[in-house]
Amino acid sequence: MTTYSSPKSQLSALFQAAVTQVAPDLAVTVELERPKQASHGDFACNVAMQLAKPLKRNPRELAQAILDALPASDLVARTEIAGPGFINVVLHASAWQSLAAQVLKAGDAYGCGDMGKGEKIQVEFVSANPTGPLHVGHGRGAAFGASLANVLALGGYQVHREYYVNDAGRQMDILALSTWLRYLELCNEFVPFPGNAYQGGYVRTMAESIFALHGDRYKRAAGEVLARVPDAATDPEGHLDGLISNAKALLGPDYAYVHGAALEEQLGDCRNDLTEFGVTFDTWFSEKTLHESGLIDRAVEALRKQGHLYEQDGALWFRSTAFGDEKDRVVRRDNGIYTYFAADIAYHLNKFERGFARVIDVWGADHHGYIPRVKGALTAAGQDADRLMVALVQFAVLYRNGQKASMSTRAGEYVTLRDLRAEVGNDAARFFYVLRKSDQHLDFDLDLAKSQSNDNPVYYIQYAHARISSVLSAWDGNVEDLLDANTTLLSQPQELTLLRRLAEYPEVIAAAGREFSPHLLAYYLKDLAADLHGLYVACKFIVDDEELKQARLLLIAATRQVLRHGLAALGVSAPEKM
RNA sequence: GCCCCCGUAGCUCAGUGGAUAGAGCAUCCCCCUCCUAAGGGGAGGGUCACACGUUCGAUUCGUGUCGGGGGCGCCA
Repeated sequence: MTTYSSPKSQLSALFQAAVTQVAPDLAVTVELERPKQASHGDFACNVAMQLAKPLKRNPRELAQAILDALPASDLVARTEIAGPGFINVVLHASAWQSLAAQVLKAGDAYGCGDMGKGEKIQVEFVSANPTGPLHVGHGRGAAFGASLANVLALGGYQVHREYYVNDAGRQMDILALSTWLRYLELCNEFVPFPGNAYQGGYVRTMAESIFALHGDRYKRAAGEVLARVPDAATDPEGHLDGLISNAKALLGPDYAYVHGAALEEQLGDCRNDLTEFGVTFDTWFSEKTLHESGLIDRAVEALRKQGHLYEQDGALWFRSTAFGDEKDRVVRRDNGIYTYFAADIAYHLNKFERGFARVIDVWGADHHGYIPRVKGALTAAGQDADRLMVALVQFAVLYRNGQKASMSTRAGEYVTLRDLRAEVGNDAARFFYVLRKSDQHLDFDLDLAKSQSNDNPVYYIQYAHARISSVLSAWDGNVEDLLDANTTLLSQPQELTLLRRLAEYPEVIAAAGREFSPHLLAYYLKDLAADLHGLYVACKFIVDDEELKQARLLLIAATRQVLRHGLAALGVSAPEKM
């Protein structure tokens, strides 16, 4: 990778040296900020004001002392002390001008950093129950998780993307039962379909394909299915559980077939959906394997040995209150079945055992209360729970005709991710999802997304890319030949603005990863596109002056590189033409 | 009751321990003989919910109040 030292980091080093000289006994890290006002220079430093108190000196006087100690450099054009003690710095234009060729030379390495130092890090996201199509809420987790994983990878982490498949447990049993009951209808055996079973049309579709493949092989009498089952009206959950246990008893080994067929179908659908959405995973981790491999037994046994478990009311409890949780949690129910929590303890221990220095879970915000117990269990098992970081993603609430739309999977009345993608397109959906901070509620107005799809900000950015491509193809030359262009000719305000913006890109990538905030990248790309459009209107690129032409083409070629790179990190395409 | 998120322009939302708080949309006024007008320039629009505290400095940090949204299972 091309080593590249930005104007900011170079200047920062100069200031650090000066401060060390002025205040050798104080460990101060110099912070440089980009002033909001252009008249305050390229960078402003507030270190004099920070040092004023501990050194008991006047901040403006201190600022002068720092400036006197600043090593000589051809980077700095001029400095000034302003206001209460700011040091404002203007760099020579050459500091920015040389950037264009550097970006192009570095190519896809430009923007990458070494913040992660090659550390192995896992991002687990989506992990939706495979009990039906992904809906728009899952879409947000997918877009966020994928973009986060991308910016972390660019930031120098070795990123592993994982989907946790909840293929064990009651929800899957309910799906298998729902499918079977629809199948029985095809066999003319009618069991009243429970209101709390999965209502979606996809369940009928699965039943039909089983019927098409196997005829009435799995047919059982409705009366047997309903035998000794609690009344649906007075005990709906008990009714459902009764049906499930009857299904298991009546089908015997065939139950596993129905269960497995439903799982395969839904998981495959989910995988295709995500792949089309540009979201892929290194591992699809099966919850069932945790049960079958004895990992859960082992995890529970480890906790028991350490004295963190106790029995009460026939169930086995984890004393999570000892680790800051508000109440203790059951790991094994009185019916002998492990809870989801028990599986999750084993799963997280397994993640740690796989050698990830850090593990990021992307969860829906409704799981926030779940964090203390998982971290508590990890601590109890002797692990460093701080290696687990949870990124909570608030709900994407769907609005249709100004009304909040229900997103209940069981009720089957929700908009799927697939529908959304078909309506607004993958690019707009990916971009729209990460245009909000993840911990902020996202109101997804379907009608607006549909009616205004052409006004979506994603097109504004893509248009900038297409415009550049259009110019470069009109020029019909080789971009590599531009690397030696005389960039000192880039002196228009719009050109310098664009160059400064390009310089920010590596910082934006780093911040987006560090703060789990891919939206910073989305906003940056909007700004970058705006700068490009501003330049486009102000300057002509293919001009008679050969030197100027080369310099300008170099600048926009570098801009295109960053646009393309940033859009790719967000999973958005960069079209050559629009 | 406890926990989480939010309160910034008419609307949707960024942003920041610093100097005169931004963008898009909407409204109004301008700019294509020219590499894509899906663009650009300009105008109007603000008690950064409120109070107190920390700080040289608070819209930003802390506490509290008010208001909006969401979550709190031997479900997963």
